[in-house]
Amino acid sequence: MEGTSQGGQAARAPAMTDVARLAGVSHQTVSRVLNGHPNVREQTRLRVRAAIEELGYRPNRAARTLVTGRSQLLGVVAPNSTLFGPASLLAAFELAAGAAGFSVSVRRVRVLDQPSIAAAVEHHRDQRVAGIVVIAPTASANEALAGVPAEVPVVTVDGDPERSAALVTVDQEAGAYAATRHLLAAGHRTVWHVSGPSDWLDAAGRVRGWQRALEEAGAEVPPVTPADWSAAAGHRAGQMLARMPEVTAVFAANDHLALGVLRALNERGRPVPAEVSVVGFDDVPEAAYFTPPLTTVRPDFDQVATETLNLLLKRITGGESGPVRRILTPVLVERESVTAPPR
Amino acid sequence: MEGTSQGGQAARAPAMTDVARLAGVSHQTVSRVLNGHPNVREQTRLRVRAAIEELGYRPNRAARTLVTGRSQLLGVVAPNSTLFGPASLLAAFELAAGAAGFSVSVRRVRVLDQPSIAAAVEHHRDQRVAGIVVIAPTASANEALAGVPAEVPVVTVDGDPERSAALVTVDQEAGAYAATRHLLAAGHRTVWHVSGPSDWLDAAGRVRGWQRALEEAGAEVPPVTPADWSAAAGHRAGQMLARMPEVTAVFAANDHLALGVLRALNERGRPVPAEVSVVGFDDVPEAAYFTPPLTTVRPDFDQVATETLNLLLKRITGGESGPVRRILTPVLVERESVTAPPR
DNA sequence: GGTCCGAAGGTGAGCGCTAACATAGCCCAC
DNA sequence: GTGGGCTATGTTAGCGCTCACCTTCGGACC
Repeated sequence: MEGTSQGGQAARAPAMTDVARLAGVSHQTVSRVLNGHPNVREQTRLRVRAAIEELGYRPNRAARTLVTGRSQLLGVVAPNSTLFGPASLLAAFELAAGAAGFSVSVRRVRVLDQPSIAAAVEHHRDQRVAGIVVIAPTASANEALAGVPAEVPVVTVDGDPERSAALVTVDQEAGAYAATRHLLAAGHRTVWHVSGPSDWLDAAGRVRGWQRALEEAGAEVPPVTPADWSAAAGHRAGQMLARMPEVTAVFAANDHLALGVLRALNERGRPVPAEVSVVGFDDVPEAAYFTPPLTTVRPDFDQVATETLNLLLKRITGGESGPVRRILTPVLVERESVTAPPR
Repeated sequence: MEGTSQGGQAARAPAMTDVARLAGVSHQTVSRVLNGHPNVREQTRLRVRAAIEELGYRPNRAARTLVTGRSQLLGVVAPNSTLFGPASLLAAFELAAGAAGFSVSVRRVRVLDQPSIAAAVEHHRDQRVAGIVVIAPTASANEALAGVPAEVPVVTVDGDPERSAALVTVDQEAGAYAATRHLLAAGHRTVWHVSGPSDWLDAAGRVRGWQRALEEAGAEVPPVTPADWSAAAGHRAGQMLARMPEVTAVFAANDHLALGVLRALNERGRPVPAEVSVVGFDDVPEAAYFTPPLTTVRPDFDQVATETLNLLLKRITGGESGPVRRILTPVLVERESVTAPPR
């Protein structure tokens, strides 16, 4: 055992110069190979690749970020919830971004108010993220976006079409309209609505669609039953509605609310759909196994995620910056919770 | 308008030297203030702070990462699912990490096999993350962890207690044991089990707990009904069980399976709990509104998240590296889906 | 009054990479 | 055969920070 240098050192990870030395080229050529530049001879490229392999070299992203001012990181600002919509959206986005070679840094905000969102966005900017996605389902969250400099690529999901420069969202109004029409078409004179939290844009859109459908049909517009997104709130709302004999059709702003409504109706001996028809929104995977299986409205969250990523990448690279919006229409999924009203 | 320098430039973001110049100190002193070093006069500190404020200076994390070799980023490897457990865990972890001043980079893996997990871990290492959390609910996912060098702080969640160096998990076996005991205590002669996917450690643990409870009670151990985690699979399993008159008690490996079972029993005219009692696992927020409200087992995902963060931070800073494990015991939540068997 | 010490702050190098420019070699046209 | 324009590669200068080391200065102590 000779006392060579390989002994005690903490074996610093190999850097570009190490690869260069082994391959007998300059570090710049290594950089060119790594970044797929043209003007590198095939033979050289192979030599560099081999050296990279041999040393187990991995480029240091921090160094690259420092010099370019841009990281391969995408920032996401998301509400601290496990609601099905945001959760599936996030998972799909993370998967798609990963496939596109980006990492996703998620910042959760406890409340969706202006300062919290702004702070989360600033945090991402500190990290030199390449772009930011803001899941901004409330009006106040959208206000926070006004303060972001235009050179930062931002895409809003579930945001305010009136405000955001780039936006991907589900057409809540169309979904609610379809749900309400469906109930009306089954013969109900009107449809009651259990809504989501009033400061959520999604909830507001669903109220609008419901109301428009009723008005167009010349049906009475009953008062909205306010709730949050939980089954518990749906249950409370359902207990009210179950007491009123004239209620024969309910459109709940999401499936969990609908579940609570279903439960309350069941408890009060009002069978669904025989006496009361119910429609939800979201099509959570369990909706088909509710009692009865729930007719609901399905947004395509995967598509929202991929559209969001595409839009963001376009802004990052192309610098396209017009007020683009992608609004995806959800589809009605018919199951067994809707039928004609009792005669 | 004098032709001064403030005109056309793209206004490079202020760096440490800019702050230093304005405050009349060296860049090093600015660094000391930023990092809370001692040996800075209060007056100087204030001057620097003011300069930072005035310029709107924000430190460049990439530069810091480059020189220190460590970022303020935590990497998470998570399965591509919207299952309630992982989703709540992730949300809680992101929130807690954010509060501790860390960003969280999430890498989703489509399948939980060895190469996928290994690739995701490597990806995080490329980013020089300070630590990594691996949500590794399958045996093969755990194998991938063997290849990770010991100097990288890694904490496993839902991993294999036999393998992982640092681990936080829920005591699946204890939860399943409690659920099964509860059914037995209600008077059932035995309990049938609808299990999760067999390669999931969680599922295996629940099978063990169920089996142990039966064996200890001297009850017959019926064959496991295999399923995945979905309500659809629960429904299929339930259709089998509903046909067998001797089935009076079912323990489902999670609440969504239980929902499917409930639905199947209902369809076959076997009322729950009058004829068949059912217990779930997870306590999803909707479980209280199933028909009937579901008795289930509740793990504390928030606590799993905070324990995971604490453990990870301890490894990052302290370098503590023994095979620490935190195993949290879930609690049984009694509702209305369990009663004595029909006589 | 000299010595030592610690507090407060400065200086210079370098982390690993990319961008911009410089250079060498080659082929082709005239 | 010489200039021009390629292509392939090297050289140099930072990006914005932290680390290791150095300097200065004001006392405490004998």
